Amino acid sequence: MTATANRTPYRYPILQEDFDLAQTLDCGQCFRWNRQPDGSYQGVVGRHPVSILQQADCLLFTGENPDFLSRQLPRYLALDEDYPAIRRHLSADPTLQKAIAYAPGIRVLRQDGWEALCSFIISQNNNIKRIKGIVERLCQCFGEELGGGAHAFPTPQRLAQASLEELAPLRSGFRAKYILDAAQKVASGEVSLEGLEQLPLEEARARLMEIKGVGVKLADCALLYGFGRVECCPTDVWIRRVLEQLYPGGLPDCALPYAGIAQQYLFHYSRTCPQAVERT
DNA sequence: CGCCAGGTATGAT
DNA sequence: ATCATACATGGC
Repeated sequence: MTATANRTPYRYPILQEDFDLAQTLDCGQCFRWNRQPDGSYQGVVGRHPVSILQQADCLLFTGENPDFLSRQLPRYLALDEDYPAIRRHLSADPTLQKAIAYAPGIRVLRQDGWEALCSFIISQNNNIKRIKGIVERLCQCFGEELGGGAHAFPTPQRLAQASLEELAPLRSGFRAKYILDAAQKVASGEVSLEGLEQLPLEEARARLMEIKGVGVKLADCALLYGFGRVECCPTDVWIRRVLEQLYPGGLPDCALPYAGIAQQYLFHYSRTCPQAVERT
């Protein structure tokens, strides 16, 4: 029995026909969704345990709060963005066109800023499988109980009260001290996450990098996934390879306003189809 | 068992 | 500035 069992789903018609839930939730941008045997995805968005199932022409949202399902969840999934237009824009570049054609259903989610920051702190020098395990234990140990065994992502205030020893069960290794530093600085207001959406990119990035263990890449991940900065392009080893081999002069101009979205298509393409990105 | 993982801090050239 | 190395833990 789970928190999302035995409820009438909210039916959300898919207007952008190429939207793909699995591509979106399994392309390495989020760490709290679990695919069920029936193909649905269970996760927690904010304080809401939800289940999502994609059908031919609609998404079925299941959860306790109908208002959240109908108003907030579509926004989380970026279903209010005109992706067909963005993709047409990016497809002016032939390589991007190929990467997009490979998984056109990807959307860059609008995640919570603190959750994105904290999750990507955990991601450094780590693999996705283990990142998900650590995030899961983090929520179990410190997140608000939401019923049915689900937990919210822990608040910075809660984590700021924890000690390094209390984080030991997470087995997050050397990242534990970074998690604590982030929680303490955010909770105290020393690093404010308010208004990060509007700040010039360099300033927003510099603010996040005041946290120990947060460099350019992690700051950019937080900005893209947690603060809606789609022009921001996190550059990890995979994207660095793509840039070196395919875009030595940087991304083409058509990609710049949506560099972060272009990055997500290229990331997924280069990881799941590496030979396509190798030098010929 | 050894190599590697959506990097960063640190100390050495 | 640029470069090498350590870092915790476990997936494969």
